Order: sequence, then C-alpha cells, then structure tokens
Amino acid sequence: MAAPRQEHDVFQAIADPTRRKILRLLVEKELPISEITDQFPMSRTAIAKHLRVLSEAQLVSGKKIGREKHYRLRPESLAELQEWLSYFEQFWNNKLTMLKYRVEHQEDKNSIVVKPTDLGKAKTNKSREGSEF
Amino acid sequence: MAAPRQEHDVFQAIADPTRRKILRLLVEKELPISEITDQFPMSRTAIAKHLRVLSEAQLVSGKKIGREKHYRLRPESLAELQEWLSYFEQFWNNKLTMLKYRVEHQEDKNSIVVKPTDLGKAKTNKSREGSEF
DNA sequence: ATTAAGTAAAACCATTTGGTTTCATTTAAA
DNA sequence: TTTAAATGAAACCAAATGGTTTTACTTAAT
Repeated sequence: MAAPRQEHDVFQAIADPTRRKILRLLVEKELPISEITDQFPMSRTAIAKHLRVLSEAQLVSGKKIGREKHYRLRPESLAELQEWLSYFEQFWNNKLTMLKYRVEHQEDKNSIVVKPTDLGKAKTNKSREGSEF
Repeated sequence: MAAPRQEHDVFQAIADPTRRKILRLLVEKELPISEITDQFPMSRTAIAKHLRVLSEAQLVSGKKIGREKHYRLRPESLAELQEWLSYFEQFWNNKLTMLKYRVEHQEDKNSIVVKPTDLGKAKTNKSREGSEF
C-alpha cells in the first residue's frame, strides 16, 4: 500500500474487495480499527492503511474516542459513482427500467414506499437539499 | 498492466480513468483500437491492454472487421456496480431521493418521462424483462 | 506510577499495474 | 505481388499497491 501520495478517488477506493467489505461493515455502525480488523485475516496496520485510502476518498471519517479511533461511513461520496453510472444507464436500460428495479427491491426496513404523488413532487422540486446530492 | 492473469472484476476495470474514458467513447458507437487510441496520449499497445481488461470484465466486446478489431460497449456488466451501490443507498439517501435525482436529470434525448402511472405500474410488475436487470 | 491497550508511522518487500519498445502476423491496397 | 495498415504478443521497466514487521506515542486501567 505504502503512502498514497496522490489523491485517491472513489473509483480507486472501492476497487479493493477488502475496502468494499469495510464499507459494508461500517454501514451497521461506527467501529474502532481493532474491531474492524477482527473481521479480516490481515494485520491491523493493513486495515489502518485501507481506512486511510477510504478516508482520502471521503468514504469514511474517523474520530478519536478515548484511545480508540472510530470510523464511520460517509456514503455521500458514492454519489460520484452513482452519477457516473447514470450516464451509462441512458444508453442502456432506460430510466424506467431502473426505477422498476429500485422499487422492486424495497423490502428493507429503511425503505420508503414511493407513491405516485411523491414522485410527482420530486419531479418539480429542483432543490437538492442536503450535502452534495 | 502486464498480463492480467486473474479474472478482473468490474470494480477493478473502472478504477482506471483511461478505461472509464474508453467506456464513454464506446457509448457513442463501436470503434477500432486505432481510433480509440487517437483520443489518448499513449501508445496503441497500452490502449489494447486496457481494452483487454475491460473485455475480461465483460464491459466491452470486440469483433474483427477486416483487419480492424471493433470494440463495443457491454453496459450490462455495470449492473453489478449498480447492485452494489443500491445496497448503500438503503442506508444513505432513501430511494425517493434517488428517484428525485433521476427524474431531475432527465433532460437528455434518450430519457423517458416518468409519469406517476408508469411508476405505479413498475411497482407491481415483478418481471424484469431483458438481459439481467 | 506502571502497565497494557490502541493506534500511528516508518521501513521494507513481493506483486501488480500502467506504460514502453520491438517483432510477428494478418489483411487491405497499390 | 509488394507494401502498408492494423493488430497481437512478448519482453522490459518504473511506480503503485497490498501486505508485513518494528518502533514509538497516547490514554486507560491497575
């Protein structure tokens, strides 16, 4: 890994399977490095470096809590990926197909039921509230 | 680059900016290696290797036409990426926010206007026609 | 006040990656 | 039928990547 001297982008950051798994772990809750390390067959130092790459890509952020450093998921940066992908969807499936996919997969707890009225509202609401999209 | 002996996944394939640009080029139309190379400041051989990586990730396919080899975009493999991303969206923006984003960005020629009726239909239609999602 | 836990940082290493140059092969064109 | 265009493939190279071990620094706990 060494010192990632140049700025890491999101694409680079998610290219590594270990880092993707780390992101998955952090979805659940904040975790200190040691606990993250427990989930992998490599050294704590290696994980720390992966966390650094993720951090530089703004996919996670860490704060010190006592003598531990807790890392937290920062999924907002995935917007870049989403945006990149959406470009290809234009020429691939049409948006409606994507919408269908989304809606069909809304069986999880955090999902929101999308009603026609909501969509209509969204369609005219140009302001994207919240950070960056 | 060397010989990519182990199977390349999509995440790896799109990690490189040159490869992402190649994909963008191929959105427009099929292109022979030489024409692709014209768009970059590197050798034809380098581009050929990038195409090999993309090919192994099933993001492009090539067919010989005369003495040229034409490459074509295979966006279906991006589904894997989309699926991975959608997992995080559950905990990030809710689906509605994503829908809003989509709909707000439908000012291109190929887009489909999503009407509330369409969404309603999609929501109950479980069959995902066409290749793979 | 010591000791142990948790991390940070540096030095090191093998493999992969992204590029090059060179040479061979296939196919279109003069 | 030569010749030139387009590609394929191999050998090579520097830098990046993913890992390790070692040493040092903070902070909690005894």
